[in-house]
Amino acid sequence: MEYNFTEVEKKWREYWAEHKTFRAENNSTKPKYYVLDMFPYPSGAGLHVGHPLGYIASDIVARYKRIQGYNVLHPMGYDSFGLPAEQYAIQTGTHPAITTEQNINRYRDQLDNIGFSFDWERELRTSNPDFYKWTQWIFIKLFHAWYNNKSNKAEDIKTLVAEFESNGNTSIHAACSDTETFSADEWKAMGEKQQQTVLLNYRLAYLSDAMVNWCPQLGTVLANEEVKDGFSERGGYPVVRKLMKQWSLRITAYAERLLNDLKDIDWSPSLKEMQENWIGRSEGSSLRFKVQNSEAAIEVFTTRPDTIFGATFITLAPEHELVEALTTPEYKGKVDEYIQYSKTRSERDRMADVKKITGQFTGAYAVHPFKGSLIPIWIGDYVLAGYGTGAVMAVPAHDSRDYSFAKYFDLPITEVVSGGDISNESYDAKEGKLINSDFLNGLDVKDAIKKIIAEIETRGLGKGKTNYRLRDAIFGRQRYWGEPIPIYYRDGIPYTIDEKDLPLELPVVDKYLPTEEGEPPLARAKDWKYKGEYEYEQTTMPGWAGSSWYYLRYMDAHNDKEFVSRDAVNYWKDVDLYIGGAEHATGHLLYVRFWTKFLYDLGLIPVIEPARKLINQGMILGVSMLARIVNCVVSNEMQDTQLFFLPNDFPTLENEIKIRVPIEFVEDGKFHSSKLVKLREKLPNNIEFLDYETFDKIKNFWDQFAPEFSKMNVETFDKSYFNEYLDITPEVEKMSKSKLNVITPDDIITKYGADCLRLYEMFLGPLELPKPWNTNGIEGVSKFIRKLWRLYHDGENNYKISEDAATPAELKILHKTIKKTAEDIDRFSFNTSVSSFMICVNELTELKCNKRAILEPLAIIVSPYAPHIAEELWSLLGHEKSISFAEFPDWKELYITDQNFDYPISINGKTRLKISLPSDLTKEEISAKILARDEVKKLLDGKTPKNIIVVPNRIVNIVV
RNA sequence: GCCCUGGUGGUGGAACUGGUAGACACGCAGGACUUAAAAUCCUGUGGCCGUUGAGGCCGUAUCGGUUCGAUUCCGAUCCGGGGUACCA
Repeated sequence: MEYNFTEVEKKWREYWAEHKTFRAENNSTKPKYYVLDMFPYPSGAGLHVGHPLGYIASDIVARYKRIQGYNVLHPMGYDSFGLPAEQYAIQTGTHPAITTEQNINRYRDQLDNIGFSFDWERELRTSNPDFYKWTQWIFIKLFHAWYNNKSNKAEDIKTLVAEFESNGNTSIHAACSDTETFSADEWKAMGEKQQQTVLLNYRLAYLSDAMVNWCPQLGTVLANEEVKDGFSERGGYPVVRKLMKQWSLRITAYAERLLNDLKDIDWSPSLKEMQENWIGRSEGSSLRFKVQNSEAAIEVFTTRPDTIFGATFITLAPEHELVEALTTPEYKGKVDEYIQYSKTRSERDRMADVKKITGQFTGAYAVHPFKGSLIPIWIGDYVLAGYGTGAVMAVPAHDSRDYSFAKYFDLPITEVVSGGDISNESYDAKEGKLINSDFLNGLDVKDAIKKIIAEIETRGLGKGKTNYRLRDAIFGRQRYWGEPIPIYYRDGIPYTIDEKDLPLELPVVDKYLPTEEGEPPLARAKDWKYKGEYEYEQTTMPGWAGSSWYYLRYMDAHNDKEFVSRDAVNYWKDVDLYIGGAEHATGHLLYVRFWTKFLYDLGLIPVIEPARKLINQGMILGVSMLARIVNCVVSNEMQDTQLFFLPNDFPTLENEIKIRVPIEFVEDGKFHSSKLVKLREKLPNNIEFLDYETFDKIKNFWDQFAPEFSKMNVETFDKSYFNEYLDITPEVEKMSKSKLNVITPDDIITKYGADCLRLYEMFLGPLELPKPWNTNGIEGVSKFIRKLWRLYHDGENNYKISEDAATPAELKILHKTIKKTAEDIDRFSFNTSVSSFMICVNELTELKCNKRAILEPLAIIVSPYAPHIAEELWSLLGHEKSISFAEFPDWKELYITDQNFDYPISINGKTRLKISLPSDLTKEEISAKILARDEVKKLLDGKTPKNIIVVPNRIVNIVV
C-alpha cells in the first residue's frame, strides 16, 4: 500500500473546514495581504479545468504569504447574475435563482475538492439581495453625483444645483452631455420637470439615447456576439441598429484619471497599453463646416487640423442627425437605401471590413471654412456615429481611410504635407512641411497644428479639444436576471428610490421574455410599483455592475449597515494581488477602476485603485471537434431542408459548414442527442441548392454504409460513425460550454488527487500564457508525489525519519530549492518551482536522505503547492498545528555556493570545451589560465587570439 | 481591420539582465525485477553525416540586421490565441 491520497486529502479538507484554518481577521497586528481571484460566473457546465488555473496560483501565493507571517485575505464568491441562467429560464420556465443556486452548489463542491484556502465565511453572490442592495446603493450615489472638472472629482449634485441657483451653468466646468447655457434666473424659472431634465445631463448615472442591436422578432436587444452577419445567432432573425433610451454611466468623466493613474499600479505593460488604447486620448480640434444654402453646420473633430487645406469632402456616419435634412431630393432614394444597408452591419463588421468600401453622396455641399470653396458631403459607414461627432473632414492625402474612399469614388486628393508619395498611398505621418496651405505653408506639422487651432478659435469656427475614444458605459439591459435599477418615474422623470427601501428586489414574472410590445421582462411584473403608485425602471444592470466593487465587500461581507465599514476598508485597503483572465482587460478592469475612483471621490474609501498588482492567467484552451456538414434543399419542390454529415475524403463542397461535436462524443462515453445543440441555428440563412449529382453521391454513401444515418438523425446517432466515416478536424479554441469542449477537473481529482491536479496545472507552463489542455504529463507529477512520500517512509511504507545531522550535499540540495521556490513564487513562475521540487526529490532520493533536518523544511516549502500531502507529512513529523502556521525557511547562500565553475570555452562564439576553474579568479587570471591549457592550444591550432572575452562565472569566448 | 499576445525536440516546457539551447516532465526505444501484469528502477532519446569510447555540420516560425557572442535586441513577413464596448 502506497500513499493513499483519497483518504489523506479528505481528512485534511475536513480538518481545515472544522478548524476554520483559513479565516482572515479584520483585527490583526500582522501585515495584511489581500489575494483575490476574479470570481466565476457559475455556469451549468460546472467548473472546467481552466477555472482553477488562476485559483491555484493565487492559493499558492496565499498559503506562501501565510507562512511568511501575513494576515491573508483570500476570499471567493460568485458573479451570479448573467445571461445563461436567463436563457435557460426562457426555455424551461425555471426561475434563474434556482438554476443559479444549483450551479453554485456544484461549483462549491468542485472548489472544495481542490483544497483551496478560501475564507468561506466571506463568500458573496452578486445576485443575493444582501449584496445587490449595495450595488443599487452605489448606483443611487452615481445618480446624485456630477463630475466637477475644476475640482477634478465627483461631487454631490447639490453643489451643482447651488451653482445653478447663483450663476446658472455659464461658468460650470463639468463632464456633461450637450446642454444649452442658461442663467440663474432662467434656472429658477424652470419647472421641476425641466430642471430634472437638465440635471440628467450632468449626473454620473443618466438616461440617454444609445445605439443598440435591436432584434424586432425577438423583441430584445442583443450583444454583438449574439449577432452574426446581421442576423441573430439564436433563431436567425434580422437585427438592426437602433437608438434607444438607455441608462449610462459617465465613465468618460474619469478618462484622464483612468489614464494617468495607470502609471502607479503594477499591472503588465501590455494590459496598460490595452487600456490606454481603449481610452484612446487624442488631441485635436473641433471645426464647423457651414452647409451650402442651409442654416445647418456640420461639426467635425479632427486630430489633424493642420491638413484642413487638404479637406476635399466631408463624410458623415449614416446615423448622423443631419443626414435627412441635408440630402437633396435627387439623392433621397439612394441615401435611404444606403442607410438601410448600413443598419444591418454591426460596428465590428464595419471596422473589420475596411477593404469593402461603401458610401453614398448626399447631393449636398459644405463650405470650406478657409478656402470658401464647396466640398461634397458624403455618408459612409467607415465613420462611426459613436466617436467624435460622427462626422469627419476627409483629407484623403493624409488619412488612409479617406484615401481609399476617395480613390474608390474618384474624389479629389490634395497633398498638403510634403514627404510622401500620394499617388500610391496616403501620407499619414505627422512629419513634414506644409504645402498648398495658404498661411500654413512652410511650417512643420507640429507648429501648423498650433497655429491653425489658434486661427480656428479666433474665427470662432471651433476650438482645441481633447477627445477620447472611450464611450460612456451603457448600463441598462433589456433582461430579467440582473440587479433592478433603483429608479422610479414620476411625471416621466426618473427619481431614485429611498435608500431605506433598498434592496429593490427582482419581482416575480410569468415569463422571462420581453412583452409583446417589446418591453423588457420586468414589465410583466404585476402590481410592481413604487409606493404602489409609480412605475419602476424596467431594465436591469449589466453583468459588470456587481463585479465593479465586490472586492470591497469581501472585506466586510456581512455588514448590513454599510457597503463596507471604515475600519475594514482602512485595514485591508486594496487588493495586493489580483489574478484573472486577460479577456477582462478593457471591460471589468476599467469599470472596477472607475467605481473605485468614484467611491474615493465621495470619501467612502481610502484608495484610488482597486489592485496594486495584477496578473493575467492565460486561458486554458479546449480542443473542439468539428464535423463537416452540408445543409441543402435539392430542388424547389422539396420542402424540408436536409442535413448531411460529409464522409471522410468527400471533396470540399462550396456550401458545407462545420459544426461542433461534443468532445466527450469523440472520446469515450455515450452520446445524448440534446448535446448537439450548436447545430448553427442560423442554418435557415444558409440554405443552398445542391446539384442532383452531389446529392446522390452523399446519399448513396450513407445508404450503403449506414442507412439509418443517411439523413442526420440525432436519435440514432452513434459514436462509431465518427471514427469510421466522418472527418473530424480538431481545433484549439476557448474552452466553453457553448463550444462543447469542456473538460472538468473532477475526473483528474478522482484518479490522481487534488495535490496532483494543483501541481500539474502549475507544471503545464507559465501562468500568463494560453495553453491547450492535455493530460500528457500528469503521470510525471503523480510519480513525484509518490517519490516525495517515500522519502519519509521505508520500503514497507512505514514512517521513518532519521534525526542525524545533514551533510553538506543534502543541505546544498535543500537550500538551492528553498531559494529557487521563493524566487519563483515572487515572480509568479510556478511551473519552474514544480520542476525544482522534482529535482530536489530526485536528488534526495539518490542520497537516500531521510533526515528531519532536511525533510521538515521540505514539507513546508512544498505545502503551498501540495497542501494535503504536506499537512500529512507535517503531522507525521510530530506537529500538532496545521502546516499553515509553520514558518517558511530561510536559505543560506553559504550552503549553495560552489568553489569552482565549469567555464564553457567558446571560439568565435561556438562552445568547444569546458574547463573548471576556481570561481573567485579575476578576468586576467582566467584568460591566462585558459590560454595556457593544452586543449585550448590544440583548438587554436597555432592561431593568435585577437580578443578574449571573459565574463566571470559565465563564459570565455576566444576570438581568432 | 484595429489593439494585445505568442511561435524552441514527437509533446508540455526550461534557459531570470545578450553568455553552455533543450533543465524538469511526458512519450518512445532497450534493459532489470516479476509466472505474468501493475508499480518501481536503470540506459538512450533535437536533426543530418560519421564513428561505434574520435568528431563534424545544421538547428529556437521565415528572411535580413546589430554584436566577440542572439531563443533573448532591431526591421520585414507568415501562422496561432485573446479583446473589439449588451457573454461574463
